[in-house]
Amino acid sequence: MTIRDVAQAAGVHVSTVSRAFSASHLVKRETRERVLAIAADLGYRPNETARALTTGRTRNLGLIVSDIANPFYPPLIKAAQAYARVRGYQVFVADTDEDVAVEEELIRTLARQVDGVILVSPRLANDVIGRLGGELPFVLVNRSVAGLSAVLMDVAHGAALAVEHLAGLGHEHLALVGGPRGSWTSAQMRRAAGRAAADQGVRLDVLAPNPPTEHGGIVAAPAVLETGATGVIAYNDLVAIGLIEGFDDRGVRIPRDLSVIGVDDTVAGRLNRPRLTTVAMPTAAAGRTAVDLLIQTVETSGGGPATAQTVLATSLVVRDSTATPAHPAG
Amino acid sequence: MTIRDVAQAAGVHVSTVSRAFSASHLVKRETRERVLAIAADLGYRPNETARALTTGRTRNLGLIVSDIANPFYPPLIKAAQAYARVRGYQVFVADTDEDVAVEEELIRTLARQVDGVILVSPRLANDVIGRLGGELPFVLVNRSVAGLSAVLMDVAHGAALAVEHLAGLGHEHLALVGGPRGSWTSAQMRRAAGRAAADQGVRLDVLAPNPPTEHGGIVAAPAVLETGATGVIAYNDLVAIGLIEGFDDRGVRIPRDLSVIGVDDTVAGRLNRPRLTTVAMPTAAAGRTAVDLLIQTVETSGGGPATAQTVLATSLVVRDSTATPAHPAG
DNA sequence: TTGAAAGCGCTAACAT
DNA sequence: ATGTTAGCGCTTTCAA
Repeated sequence: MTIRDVAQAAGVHVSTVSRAFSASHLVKRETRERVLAIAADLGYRPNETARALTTGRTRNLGLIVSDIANPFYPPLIKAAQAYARVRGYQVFVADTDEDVAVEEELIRTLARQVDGVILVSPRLANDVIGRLGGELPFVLVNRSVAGLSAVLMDVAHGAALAVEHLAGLGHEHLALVGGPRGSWTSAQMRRAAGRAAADQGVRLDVLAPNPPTEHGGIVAAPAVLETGATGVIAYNDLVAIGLIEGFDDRGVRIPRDLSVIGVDDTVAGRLNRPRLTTVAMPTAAAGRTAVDLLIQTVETSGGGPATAQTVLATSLVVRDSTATPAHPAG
Repeated sequence: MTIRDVAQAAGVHVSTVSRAFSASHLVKRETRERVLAIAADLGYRPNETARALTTGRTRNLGLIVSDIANPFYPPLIKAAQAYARVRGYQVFVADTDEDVAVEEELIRTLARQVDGVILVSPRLANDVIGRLGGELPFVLVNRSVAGLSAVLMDVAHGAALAVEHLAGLGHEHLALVGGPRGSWTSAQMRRAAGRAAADQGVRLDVLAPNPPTEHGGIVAAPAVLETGATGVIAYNDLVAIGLIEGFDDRGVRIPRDLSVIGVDDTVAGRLNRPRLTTVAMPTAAAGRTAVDLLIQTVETSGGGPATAQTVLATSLVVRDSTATPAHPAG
């Protein structure tokens, strides 16, 4: 079922059918309606692949994340994909498994088959991202690179809130369990938490890098204990949950002996016992916003690469993993 | 950077370049190596869109699930996508939001841009799936339709294990909280649980349909209580977690007052307190197997639609949400 | 407002 | 073993 069949059935030229679908104002109203009706009858749908070849636009988007199974991502993927569909785009989802080489290769592979790519929490170096960004429209999420559009979540503010919460509870010695090398979020947290700790007059020890996983948290637990901190801020909920497990193995109870704060506000943190105090990240909104920004970039080919940065607010969700320190540290 | 540039640079015809990439045995070894080297130098990559137009093969796969945010899916999506990439395929991921109309529309939209589609836990009627399956290669997961390839998880066995576990603990009155209308898994569970209950000589009440979500569980809790059952098997972990919340709101404690079993073995169930006893589903294996089956179907254009059904084993993971009944029911 | 024709980048007969 | 040529299904000038 091609455009030719429809043209023949409607008694018009293929170019008229083409216009009926893609430039409806260029064809007489009744012709268009007749063509469309016949097309619907025949079950004709324009072949997107052929369209892509002539127009250079695929109406496909790429969404590259580091780990689909990390509960931080599913809500973002879901929202991005749903919103893209509403806008007439399909999305390729790909997972780098936290591997920088895979990340770059994925981008190159996808490059030709998509109109643009959303990179969530990329681990690639700034210059590499910048260079690739010159070849293909990008929207970054959780990463800021000069000249590229980005959707940022205000994790700096979130980290500050976390420090203030802990300090307000009476904790005088905190530890920050950072994320993987190359993580912009981790760097932001570190800076903001450091500043907030200074403001509050509390001590802050930083432990990094760590894998952004539950296992990463379990492994980091002993080192955290060694610092003597009574309040801990983890890179994300998964790490926080891992830390709590690690502490538990050593007889350290949360929040009795230690307070722990996660980041992301995933289901995992909500289900965990004790329920996790965490910095809420607006992941679904980030997914939608990223798609919106990307489509805008792609469809505004005329105006040059209009880059935009959107910052989404974060907040602190206080639950059961934080409390007043039992043995005020010195 | 097109095939023509490479041809020119290498001093050969475009068809030779084409063959160097896609039918290497048809070109002299040294020519091929020279062409490939020059192509690499120039950063040339075959345009998949153009390829698709001539060959009719896109090297893209569609993966349609009902809810990306349901923790059952991410491991499956991750595995499917990773394995597809190894085999040289990219995957579109789409979410139906449990809406049958969206499901069908998604399939039609994707049809032209992919070589085949993996439908996970589809809610569409058998005849609709059968008809669509005639237009496009399908692999079903968690659903069996005559004439179509499928990857099944032996949830019937899992449900039987759950019933036996509960009966073995001394529960004499069970309830099964089923899933949504159209769910093959739910039907399988119902049948198998019914049979197992009869075998064990215990009573089984069935409550269905229910949304496959935490909220669905919360809402179903009172009805479960009314049955007087002391052991409950839920459609999935999410529903089980919701039930436990609902029970908790009514002062019913798990596993003291009631035993609850989930299905899927998601992180959610593992993190929940009490940690959930659950039927483990091999989701990652299912994702890989589905991709393997689909690619096999697609690449064996000659042999006709060789349909295959693979059944993956399930097992019972006993954790803390099940125990001996406190007040043996009559 | 519509038709004609060229061409997007590539593959696949068909020649040589 | 390599070159020639005709499309794949569509869009988009250019004419009429």
